[in-house]
Amino acid sequence: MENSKIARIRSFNRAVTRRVGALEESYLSRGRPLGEARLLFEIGRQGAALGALRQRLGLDSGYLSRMLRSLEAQGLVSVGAQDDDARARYATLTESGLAELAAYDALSDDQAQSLLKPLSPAARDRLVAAMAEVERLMAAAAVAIEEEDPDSADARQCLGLYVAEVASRFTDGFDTAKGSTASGDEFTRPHGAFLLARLDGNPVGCGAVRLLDARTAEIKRMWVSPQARGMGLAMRMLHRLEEIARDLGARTVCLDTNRALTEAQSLYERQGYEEVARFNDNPYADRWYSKRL
Amino acid sequence: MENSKIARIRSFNRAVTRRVGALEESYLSRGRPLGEARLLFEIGRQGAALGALRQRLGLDSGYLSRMLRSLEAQGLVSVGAQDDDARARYATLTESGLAELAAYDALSDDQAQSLLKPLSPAARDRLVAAMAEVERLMAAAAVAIEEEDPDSADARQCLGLYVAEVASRFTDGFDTAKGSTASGDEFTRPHGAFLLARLDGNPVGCGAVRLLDARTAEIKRMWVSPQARGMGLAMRMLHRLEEIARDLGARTVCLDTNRALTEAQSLYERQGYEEVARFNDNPYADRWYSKRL
DNA sequence: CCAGTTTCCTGACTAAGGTCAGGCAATGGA
DNA sequence: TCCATTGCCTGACCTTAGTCAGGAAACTGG
Repeated sequence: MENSKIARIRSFNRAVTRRVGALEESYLSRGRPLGEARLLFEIGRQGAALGALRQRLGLDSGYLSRMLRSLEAQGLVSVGAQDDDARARYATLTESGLAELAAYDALSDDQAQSLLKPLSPAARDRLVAAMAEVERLMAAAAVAIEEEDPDSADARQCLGLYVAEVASRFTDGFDTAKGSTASGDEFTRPHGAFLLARLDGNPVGCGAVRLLDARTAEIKRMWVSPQARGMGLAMRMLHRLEEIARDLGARTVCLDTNRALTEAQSLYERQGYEEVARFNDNPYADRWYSKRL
Repeated sequence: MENSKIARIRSFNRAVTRRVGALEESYLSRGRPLGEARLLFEIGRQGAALGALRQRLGLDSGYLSRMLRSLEAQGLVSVGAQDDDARARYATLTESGLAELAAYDALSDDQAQSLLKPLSPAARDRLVAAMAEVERLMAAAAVAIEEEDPDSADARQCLGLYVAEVASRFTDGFDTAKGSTASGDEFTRPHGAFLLARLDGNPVGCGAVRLLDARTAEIKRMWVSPQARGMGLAMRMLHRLEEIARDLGARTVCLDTNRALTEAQSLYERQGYEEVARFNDNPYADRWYSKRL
């Protein structure tokens, strides 16, 4: 990790912090504390439950309550009961609250415009592209991969998306019964493990490994959500799974894949996997790979 | 200005704001309010005059004074009189202040490291490159070009740097006497104008225009500081000078240049200038350009 | 229907950030 | 020499942000 890179990042942070400071000033230029402005923003056009607001903004319940009273007094939001639970409450913007939100939106747009205006068209394109790249890579760095119970709600959600995608991409379709999705405890220690990747708490990918015998592990269920692709996440996942395989005592990892999943194949080949003969009877597999650890 | 670009910028701002929030938390993890930490940082290893601190951090004089007292009480800074003006005071870090600053530095480094660590080497390079691009282009957008008295201190500074650079690049050297640096009021209205480009208050470039006759203007003294090159600043400057020339009544602008200044020539040609015959006796010029407005 | 939990509200309190007016000492120009 | 200005300090005051404890109402499982 060269020092020049770290210096670059710190310099970027400083430069951007100053800009962000300007952005916060623009929020304050409407004469409302930042906290209230953020709350208004978070309630949004469709409203929000107080519990959700508390969680998203990380607010104390008392503090949130008081800010909502203040916004109510200004006539910007109205807080009513929720249908399903009379304890829970739901905040929505009033007519003037929506107008205020629109005003904040316009301010943000102006700010963005003023950043583009002095630049030449070519420079504008470059700025926007570089911002997209920074955002994307910072998101990639923020993805956390952790072991997880394969029966947890998030794990099931990921596996469901995985199956749906596989089904849509296989030319012959995909039948969950045949595709051996039954799990039991094969993907939990000591037989195997299940990894879940999260970005800001939301699952964005998964992968599993299990022992076929004491010295051989099999990698399965590798999936990355479409929004998180192109960030090198699959590679990180693969490395973590190999690490676990080694930890479980395996000397060799193997896996199967389908010719429709081209990115997967090129990943495996880049990571040193070599094609081998069929080693299982998975009806949906048509390529088999193996790698010594 | 497409909406997609504005949306991109706003999304970038949001994403980065969250990161910056994390950064501020790391500042607070040393149990000192953010304001004091920033002040410590701004005083830096070489110390700083209180007036400069007030300006850089945008602080009220009373507030700054109190924070300095607090840092003094913690034994981190010492504030002494300045040599040249006994009213003004100068803050420096004590031994333990320097240690504290080093601790903050280490924290920032760790933060930057943790951003790079999850990424592949290729992704790290891309992130750092994209950050540099964003920083550079945001700086370019923050450059303000304004008309200025060519005798002001900042203008003189820029002209001095311009002359120094020209002298170092011309194969035969450059003699200010022969190079017609005498100005009088030729670069002030209504005979002409002088533009100064500033980035965060610091001059980073200049350019001048004057009328040769009622219908012809000449552009002179175009210079961009080396740190601000490659941002399209010269082009903006040129456009502004042409605008002023039009405003002064000119139908044609002309200029001379030296073959050593290759970037300048390609800029002029890109902007529609055509090479013409020698129209003055500037001993340092060997190319002459002209453009109809 | 009762006990325990959840959801929100209220009051009391604290720290941090920030502003304003006045004052003192040093400075500099008339 | 005098007076306006500059640079800093101090006291008084205010808002914003945030925490904590307790309480009322609604809900849930037994």
